[in-house]
Amino acid sequence: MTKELATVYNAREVEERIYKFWEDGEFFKADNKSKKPPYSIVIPPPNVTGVLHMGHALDGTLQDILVRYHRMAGYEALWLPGTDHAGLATQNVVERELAKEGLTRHDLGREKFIEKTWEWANEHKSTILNQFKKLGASFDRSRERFTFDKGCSDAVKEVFVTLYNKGLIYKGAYIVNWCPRCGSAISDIETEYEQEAGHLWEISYPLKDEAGAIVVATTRPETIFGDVAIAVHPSDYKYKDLVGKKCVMPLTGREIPIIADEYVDKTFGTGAVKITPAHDPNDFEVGKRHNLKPIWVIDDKGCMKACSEVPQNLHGLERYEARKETVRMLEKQQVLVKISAHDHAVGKCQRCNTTIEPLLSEQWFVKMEPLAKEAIAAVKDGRIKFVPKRWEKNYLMWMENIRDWCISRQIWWGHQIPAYYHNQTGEMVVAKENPDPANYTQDSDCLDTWFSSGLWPFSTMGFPNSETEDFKKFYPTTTLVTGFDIIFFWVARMITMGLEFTGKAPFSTVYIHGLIRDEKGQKMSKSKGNTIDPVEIIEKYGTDALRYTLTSLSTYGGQDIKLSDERFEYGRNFANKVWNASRFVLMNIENPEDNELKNLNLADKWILTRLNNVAREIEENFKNFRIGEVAHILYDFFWNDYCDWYIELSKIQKNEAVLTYVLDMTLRMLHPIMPHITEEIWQMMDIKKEKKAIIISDYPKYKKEFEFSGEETQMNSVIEAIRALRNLRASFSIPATTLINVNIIGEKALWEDSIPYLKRLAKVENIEFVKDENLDDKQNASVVVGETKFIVPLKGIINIEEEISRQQKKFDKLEGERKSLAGRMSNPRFVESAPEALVASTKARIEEIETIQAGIKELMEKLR
RNA sequence: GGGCGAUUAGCUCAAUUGGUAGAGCGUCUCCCUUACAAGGAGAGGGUUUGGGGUUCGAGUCCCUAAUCGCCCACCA
Repeated sequence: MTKELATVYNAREVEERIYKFWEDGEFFKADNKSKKPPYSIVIPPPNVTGVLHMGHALDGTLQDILVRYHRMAGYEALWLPGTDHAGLATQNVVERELAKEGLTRHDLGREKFIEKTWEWANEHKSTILNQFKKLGASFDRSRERFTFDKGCSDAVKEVFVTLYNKGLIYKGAYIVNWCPRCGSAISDIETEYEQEAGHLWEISYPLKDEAGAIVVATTRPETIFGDVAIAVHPSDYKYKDLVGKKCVMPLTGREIPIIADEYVDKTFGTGAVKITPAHDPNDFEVGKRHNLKPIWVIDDKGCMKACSEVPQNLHGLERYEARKETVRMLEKQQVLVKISAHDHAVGKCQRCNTTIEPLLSEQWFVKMEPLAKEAIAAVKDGRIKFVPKRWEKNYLMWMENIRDWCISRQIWWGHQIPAYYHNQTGEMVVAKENPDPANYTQDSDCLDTWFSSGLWPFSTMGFPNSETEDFKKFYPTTTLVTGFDIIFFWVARMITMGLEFTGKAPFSTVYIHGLIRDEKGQKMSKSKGNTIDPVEIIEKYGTDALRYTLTSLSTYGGQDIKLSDERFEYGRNFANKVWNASRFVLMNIENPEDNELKNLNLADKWILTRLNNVAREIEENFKNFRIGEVAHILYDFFWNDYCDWYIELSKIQKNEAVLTYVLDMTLRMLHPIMPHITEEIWQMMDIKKEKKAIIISDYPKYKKEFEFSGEETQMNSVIEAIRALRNLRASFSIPATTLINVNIIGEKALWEDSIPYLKRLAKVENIEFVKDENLDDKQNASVVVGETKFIVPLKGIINIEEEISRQQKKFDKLEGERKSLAGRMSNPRFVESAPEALVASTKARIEEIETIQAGIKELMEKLR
């Protein structure tokens, strides 16, 4: 009945086979007709542009742990997988591919381009989800979804039309963040600001019909041609008399008014600012307040427009070139008063890092404020809670200052906006389908990709049909697991949309984890070349090692995780330990079927009590999302209690049933974190099983009958005694081959049963219980454990003279160091001029040496 | 300008409501004792960033200073 296993755990061989075993057994499939309570998670759909990275590995591992734990703990667990079409991001990637052939999407035309992008997407969809399989993801592939599939697209249309009809989606001309490279508007949160060194140019505008001029400061002189006014602060005495007058623009000679507006900061620059409503969000507001008509001077490619306001020589010129040229022209006209260096934040496109051009254009928006109300309430009243809680504040602050969401993108890959225009009259109809394809043309814009992601928890469950079995069973979902970087992009929108369209919060807990960073704490990115590829780690260390390491590193506070390749040795070593301990058990069990826990001795009761405590602690920690703590508890228990002590004790006295039972239970508890190795071992155990796989076995629970607190205490004392005796051996340099004798002064009944343990583990030949007065030999060392004293006669065991001279040598060597250091310290020049830290450390070292020397002296005293 | 986080052993990080500061790696000593050298038995290493305060008791709570990082807003 005994089994032989390889001495080193072969992760690669085992993991692939075990994953297939689960797939074949359909253990990941959730049953929407089950009577069990539901537990559901929808995956944050990875973009079809990418491959698996460490962030996914962490995110996926944590989700899988939660799903596996709940599956074992009696829930009907669903982890729904899928991918995101990632509109702009994917379009950019495919365009880059085309560029290699010297083509643009316009060369292909819209239809062909979308076709090609579909090909790309289909290919990458399975790539990334197959990589998740390598992680051991127990998601239900039969429910796999894609944000651009029919169901999700229907949901998008339904939501768009409904919001439009409620007046919560509108179309209008506003300043948006325009990416000239992508050729599309992007939303505020897709714009990332970077501090850049720039200049502040001060330009003089002569007054009309009188002497004098007004000087304005600008960082963007090329926008001068779009000026429609000069603004000053109404209470600025410097300019009091100029308000209402006109000035003449340099270069073009156009006349513009000088106006007063609260927006102007009197203390910045010259206190006068040029107003360019078509190319600056603040100026746009000012323009609206003063009824000034915007003038477009930069086009959607970031080039100067060929219009009458722009001098001919600048027509079509790229904006930075135009800036240089404009400055030259201003210099020539001698209206450039001053140039100073000026750092300012410049908006960049999140997708391609191109500098954003604020541009007045016609776009679609979602009116967020009315929708945000309920989304704020849901978090405030606890329908949704964030773990850790501090992210709630972050979320609420953003929601309470929410701005309208620009949802239209001038791209081809995405959900085309369901608005149709009459070919002759231009009349607009917003509807799920084209009312009359012969006479109506659909809006050419697509939706922001996050619009469809925002519907993910319910678009995947059958919405708009809320009567599907999945929707009824698994919506709302239970937990959402994600990084803090997409709280605004995604979490906030799901909450908003979920509440609006289903009346329910789409999940009750948002579990936020940290981000993965490199050794130096920097964000991992391909361009920096500092990425660690999870697939490579899996091949080198194994999936369970990767999972264990990441889990143990994830803390309750959701701190970012700094990684290096070597850190995964931690998990690999633990996996190997699990493997080898199991190997020992399997090799030493003769009657695996006999699982009756009887004839329990001290050690048995101790390990069962420990196991029991662990089960309780784990349940508690799972409840609080302290998953890293679960990992640590299991590591400690398995390694320090089960392996270091219980297995060693079992070599002296064995209770097969307990040995197997504890292994069985520990494997189950460990399974969510290290699924493959635990399943593999469990399958090899010939014990009685209530289920055919550990993945669907019952998760261990606290059991009152396994609480043996008296025995636990006593066993801890035995352990303490063994440790103390080992310690004593080490300090007297007693070789392992030399057995010692021990005299015990204490209660015999308390220790009698443990004598075999003491003998074997502390390498003791003879143990005797004695009375105090029997001891008069000075060459004894003693250790005290509670009320009991363990006396070890050293005479004859160690060569006292040899030991004394060994100690003396140690002492002398330290004395040499001490004298040299003390000499340095007694030199006043050293103390004065040496670095403070060096003086301090020198002093500390002297004290340290003195302490050690005192200890040696005491020891030698005793030996004499 | 507003907010948040971090500062603990040489390194990377833990430490549930305030209750003896821990782990992994690294270092030092000994050991291939037939589950495991990816291992075993020991050791050393900390005024928890500085300064105040509350408390019987503070890494933990309050105030304050410094350094690093992140988010938001503004930036003509």
